[in-house]
Amino acid sequence: MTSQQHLRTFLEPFLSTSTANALLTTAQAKQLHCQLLRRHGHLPVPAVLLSWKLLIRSYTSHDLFSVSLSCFVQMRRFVEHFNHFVFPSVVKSCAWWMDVGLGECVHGCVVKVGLEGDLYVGNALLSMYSKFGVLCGGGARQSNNASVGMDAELGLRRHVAHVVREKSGAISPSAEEGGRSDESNASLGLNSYEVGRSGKERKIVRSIGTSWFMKRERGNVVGNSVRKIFDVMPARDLVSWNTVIAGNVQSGMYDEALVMVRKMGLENIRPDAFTLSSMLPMCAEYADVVKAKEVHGYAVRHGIHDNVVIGSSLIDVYAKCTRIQDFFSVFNGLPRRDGITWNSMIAACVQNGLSNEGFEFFRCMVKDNLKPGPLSFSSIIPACSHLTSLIFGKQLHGYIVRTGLRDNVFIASSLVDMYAKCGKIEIAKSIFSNMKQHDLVSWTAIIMGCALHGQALDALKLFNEMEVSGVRPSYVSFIAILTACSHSGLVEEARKYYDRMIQEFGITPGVEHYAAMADLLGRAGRLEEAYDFICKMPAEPPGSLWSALLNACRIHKNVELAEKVSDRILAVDPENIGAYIIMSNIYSGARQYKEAATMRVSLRKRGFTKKPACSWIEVRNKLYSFFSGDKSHQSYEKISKALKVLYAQMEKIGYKPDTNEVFQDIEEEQKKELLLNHSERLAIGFGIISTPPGTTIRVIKNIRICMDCHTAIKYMCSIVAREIVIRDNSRFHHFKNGACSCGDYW
DNA sequence: CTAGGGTTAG
Repeated sequence: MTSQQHLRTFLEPFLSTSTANALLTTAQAKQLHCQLLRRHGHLPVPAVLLSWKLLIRSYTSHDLFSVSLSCFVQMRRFVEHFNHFVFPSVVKSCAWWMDVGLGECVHGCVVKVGLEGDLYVGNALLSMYSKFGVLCGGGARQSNNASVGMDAELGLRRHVAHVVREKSGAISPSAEEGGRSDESNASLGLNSYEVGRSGKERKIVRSIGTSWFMKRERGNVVGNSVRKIFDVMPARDLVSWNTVIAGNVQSGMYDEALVMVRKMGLENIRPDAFTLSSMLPMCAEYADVVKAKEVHGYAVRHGIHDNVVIGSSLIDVYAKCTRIQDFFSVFNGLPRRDGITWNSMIAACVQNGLSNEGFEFFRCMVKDNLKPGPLSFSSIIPACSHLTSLIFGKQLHGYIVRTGLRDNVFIASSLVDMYAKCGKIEIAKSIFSNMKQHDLVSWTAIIMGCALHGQALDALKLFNEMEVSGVRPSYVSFIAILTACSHSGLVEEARKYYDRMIQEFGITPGVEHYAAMADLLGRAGRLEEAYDFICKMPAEPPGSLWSALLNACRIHKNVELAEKVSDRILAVDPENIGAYIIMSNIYSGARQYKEAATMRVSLRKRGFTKKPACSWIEVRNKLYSFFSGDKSHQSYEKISKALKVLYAQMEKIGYKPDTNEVFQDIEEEQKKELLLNHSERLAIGFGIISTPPGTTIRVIKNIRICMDCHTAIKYMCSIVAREIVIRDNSRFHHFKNGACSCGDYW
């Protein structure tokens, strides 16, 4: 038999078609692997070479990177000279393990065999060192000494541990073959694994390192390696360019990436789908619509706009640029969708406030027989927070626990936020404390949760713990802690944090920080101070900032300052409806009914009408909404009757309606009537008559609850012996035993 | 041998 025939006979069972680019299934590979080891000495060299190559490539393409690597090691025990086609796969496996030491060994081997000029091998090495660059700190490019200087032996041991884990998980060759697992392990040569025999290859890399690309000072190891390999490559193709560009993007070196794209054009190499899909995330990060449109246009002109990867990236960029129309049309134009496309779409909707659409896409994804992954969950849960839909949130939480995803930091953080926003601060806290690792976002989420629930002391404690644990507070963390102080009137604490933010952390305060401070000072009655504080803002303060102060003027009945403030609001934002309404209310509160009327008239002239306040409540998984004074509600009669009985009892124990906050020039009796029909009372009334005793009643109100309602609810809950949780647009109020968690701090 | 998506924001 000739060696060609021999080769055919041996490989026949494993290959259905041509041998050139074929890949084996995992099972086939395992079989071939065992036979190869058994009959190695009896096979002709070409058959052996082809088999090893086939095995290594197949293992790699099935993500069995460790098996692929140990295969390489085994091969080197038997074969002196080998085909260069094995290297790309081997290098890819090293990259996947982020094993720098191992990668260097293999690189040394490449050099020793004299294959460093090969295009494919070179591209694979480029890609590998790019990935290591991300490991070494990306843009900062700090050296990760543990990995860079890692001993080959250490890499080896770590590797073997990985192999064992990989084997016990995804694949089980012994089970598929019905063989014994011991033998299978032995046949895979796991116990005799060694790459850099006597460290020889490593030395080669080291010695060429100084002159070639291995400058390891200042941690520039990887950036330089990639650069150098690229520069000295005898031949470069589109893949080489794409790899380097992607590497730059992933390390946050956007300018370098753009320069490369331009250079590439100068060398007459046309960007393709891979190039574009590396460029789009840059546009996304800078929310640069102009550049995104440019790339999109290029894709259309070159007929690659319906590529799934480009499609997903385009959806993402347009989402980050709040171009809702654009990302919908990209999505609708895609001929094919994969898991990532759906995730991008879910995230795109949720990030742009389209929570219901987000849910719709989530459901479509499941209907499309795609399993939602960790990214799907961390994208959709914020939609529950936004809709305050505890029921959806709980369902998702259950699913997450069942799929074993609860330890994902992204998901856990979004769950913490969701439970806090849905009024379940205790659950939020317990999820938080059960997290194995806390990062900046999860700390911030729980601090914000405490802030929303008026638990300022817990917020302060957590902020301190965060600092102790070495997490550096960010812009957002300070918004959270200032909000916490603001909701509990901790003026001095807030000032302390505000100053620390600027001096210690070098964070420039933004509108949100000013707003929190202004709100705090205003509520504490230090109106002039708040006014001065806002005036100190370097840029022209936006209307929203003044609105907080205007609201404080209303609470503290300071007409004079209110006029000053509203003038400033209308100067920057003449369309600010809220300002007219609050002003009108402030005037009527001061019995200046003429001025109040003027305000309302100018509102009407502009064609604005006041939207009635709305509250909603979830009962038995259904959402009910109530408008103030809406007598047409299906249950209005029943609710009204129940509330009347309740009010009678409340008055007996001391409730007196306080009509001060009814800002209309009408009779006292009418004022009382209006108060009694506030939307949250209707909602609570509905909650009382439609849920069993002992149930907590949760109501969301879209505007701030007034003082009289606050007082009334305290009486209510003490009579019906229920817990009542209300969220108005800034915070949660927990009513229990006739008291409120906010301590009546306004 | 090269590519895309996620959490916190009074």
